[in-house]
Amino acid sequence: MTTSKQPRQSGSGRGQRVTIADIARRAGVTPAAVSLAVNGRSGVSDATRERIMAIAAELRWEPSPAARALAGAPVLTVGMVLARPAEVLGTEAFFGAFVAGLQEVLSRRDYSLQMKIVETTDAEIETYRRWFAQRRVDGVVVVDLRQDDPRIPALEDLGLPALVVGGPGHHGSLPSVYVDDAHATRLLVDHLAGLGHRRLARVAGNEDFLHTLLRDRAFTERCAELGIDAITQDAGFGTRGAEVATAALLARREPPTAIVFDSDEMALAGTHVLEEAGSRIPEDVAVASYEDSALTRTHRPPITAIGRSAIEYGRVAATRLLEVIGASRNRRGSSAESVQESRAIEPVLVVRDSTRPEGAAPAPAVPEASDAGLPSS
Amino acid sequence: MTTSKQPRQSGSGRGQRVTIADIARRAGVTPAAVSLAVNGRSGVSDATRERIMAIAAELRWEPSPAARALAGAPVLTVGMVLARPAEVLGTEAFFGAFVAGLQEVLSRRDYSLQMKIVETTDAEIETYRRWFAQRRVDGVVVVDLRQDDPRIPALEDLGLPALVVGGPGHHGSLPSVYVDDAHATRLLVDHLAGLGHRRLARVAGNEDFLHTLLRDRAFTERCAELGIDAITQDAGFGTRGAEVATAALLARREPPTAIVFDSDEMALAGTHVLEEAGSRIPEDVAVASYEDSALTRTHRPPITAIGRSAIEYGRVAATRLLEVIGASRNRRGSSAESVQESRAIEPVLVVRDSTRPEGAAPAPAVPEASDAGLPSS
DNA sequence: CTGAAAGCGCTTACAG
DNA sequence: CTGAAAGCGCTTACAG
Repeated sequence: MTTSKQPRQSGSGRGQRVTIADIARRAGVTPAAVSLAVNGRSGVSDATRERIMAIAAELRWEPSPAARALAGAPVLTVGMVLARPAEVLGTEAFFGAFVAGLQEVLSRRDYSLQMKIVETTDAEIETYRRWFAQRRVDGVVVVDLRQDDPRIPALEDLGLPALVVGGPGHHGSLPSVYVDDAHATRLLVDHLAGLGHRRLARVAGNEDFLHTLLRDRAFTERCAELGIDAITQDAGFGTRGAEVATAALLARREPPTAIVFDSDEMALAGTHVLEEAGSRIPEDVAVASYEDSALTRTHRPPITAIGRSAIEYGRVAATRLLEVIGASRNRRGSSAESVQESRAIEPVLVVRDSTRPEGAAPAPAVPEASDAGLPSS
Repeated sequence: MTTSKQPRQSGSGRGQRVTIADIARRAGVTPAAVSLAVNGRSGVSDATRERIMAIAAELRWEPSPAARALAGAPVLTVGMVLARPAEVLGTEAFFGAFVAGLQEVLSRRDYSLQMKIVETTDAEIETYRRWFAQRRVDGVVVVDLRQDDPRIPALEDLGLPALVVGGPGHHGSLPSVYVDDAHATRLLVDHLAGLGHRRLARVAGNEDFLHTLLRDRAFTERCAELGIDAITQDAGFGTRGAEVATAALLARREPPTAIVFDSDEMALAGTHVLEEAGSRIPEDVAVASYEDSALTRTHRPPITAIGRSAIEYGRVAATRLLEVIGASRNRRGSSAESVQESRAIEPVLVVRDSTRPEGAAPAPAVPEASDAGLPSS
């Protein structure tokens, strides 16, 4: 339907809006009956329910979220606060895609996402406190999990339904979804070791983040198990750090023959440094990334990466949070167990030319499809 | 302050929340007086106002957005709906940064941003209709402006405050902010012509968008004025189209010596095709982009681009929308003129090595700073 | 299965 | 400058 053909709203907004009282009058019932009917609750006969619904549709009634919220119903909004410089949203491909995945699931359930960018973790916690006090959101999704994260006890205290993105561990009694970083690390190390590499380096992102620590640990452990050299080079935030770190690796007496970067952007930045130094990829040095995106796919050579689809990650997180919110509303002591349970997303390795010896056949294991559904156990 | 040290909320949310009635009781006034005081309106003496504010703070009172909205106050939320595949959010660096800019200004004014992703333009319009009917938002920002855009009359009909991102023109009576694409085009063409190029090509994005049309027109016109060849190659959405388009350009009897891409991602994709074909940049073919980002900066060679900072764009849009919302609340016939006025953002050209002849000195005109404030006339 | 009532927390005229 | 009241549009017990 073309909206320009729709009948104009009478009064153009100002003035009388349609309420359940109007519907009730027309249907010859009380407003309470209308409420029961439109919310699909028992208490009205099927016949009256249908009549009420028809009238509601005819009158183009829209429920008032404010009135519903004031009367105690859920506000149908979930929140997410980012304690990061605003630039990151634009820079890190992960966030955009993650948000898109969240939105997709939330929209379908008539929920909306409210976002806020703040400067510090204290400000983030204060935002949760206010959102909760104002009943602005039904729940929140928490990202950028850290060790001993102060947000966890704060949220536990508040009792605001929350889903933690990150783990395993360090999320207290809150439910979480996470990609198994130790597993991802093993996939990468094993792949490179299988190609004959004996000196691996990892260019590591922000060391405050839990996943950085988990990767550090797994990287060192796995390399030790396989009896190969492991170099971890800290790069901090952003592409600049990755460039410096890569240069530092090249300057070593014995440079690594393969480098794994913590993000797609870091991998690109590092690759450029390698190329400028005359290193060929993958002949002189193999390159892989913990983060997949359009960038790794489009690059020449295409870069081998862990395919945790950020969109799918967002979808899983949203689904999980809605479960948590639902459970917290129906808590008749029916157990919080199932709610607190965490969910792991299995990482898969997408092998591309940046680690593929010239002329080798494409690895058949994983199709190149950009958004193949990841298994969510 | 560390939040874990904060006193726990009594009752942990369930049960009694602090209301203006509580404050009124403690202060020995009526709830109405409290309302006036906390909202900074006249009607209470300074002494009582101060006393009330102190008590509110002490009781950690938080206003109820639902109650306020129900009583007719603004809901302090603006909406943005994207009728695009969810992937775009993650793929296009522009959107993430634009949203970050929006957030920054909105947060400061205690507004929040509500986003929704839909499939079609009709669904987008339907969303506006519902948001308006439900009083869910105080206003909306409209992106991806097209020619004869059906959203414009729909929003005009509704009377929902809206800010259009795009133009000039084609936004009806709604206010808009836009980057002057004709101007940007002239900057690019003049720069390349000044370097001696006589055969320019433009790899054009989605032709549905108004800015694509404006660029098409300006590109052809300017090249004609300068007496040089202009080739416009349509590429549609995404990187794949840019690759095909670039290959097509290379296959011409007389390939262009310079190519301008409609986005940073397209420029990268095209560049890779050029390099694979053995073209050196900028020696064999110069490359430039209408869109700047971390990608163009990090690439080797760094890519010349139009520096419309997406973050700044978002900031300007948010500021403008809040003005519009404010004006629509105070409309005492005080004129909608100042409200409808559009605002142009001046494009600047950031020259980098992708168009710079080997050995040439860096162009001094524009500093490389990533987020230098753009002049907003 | 239905009806009448109270209440959610605020704002806004309207009298004093 | 202050007080008492009505009303925003719902939902939720609580009687019939």
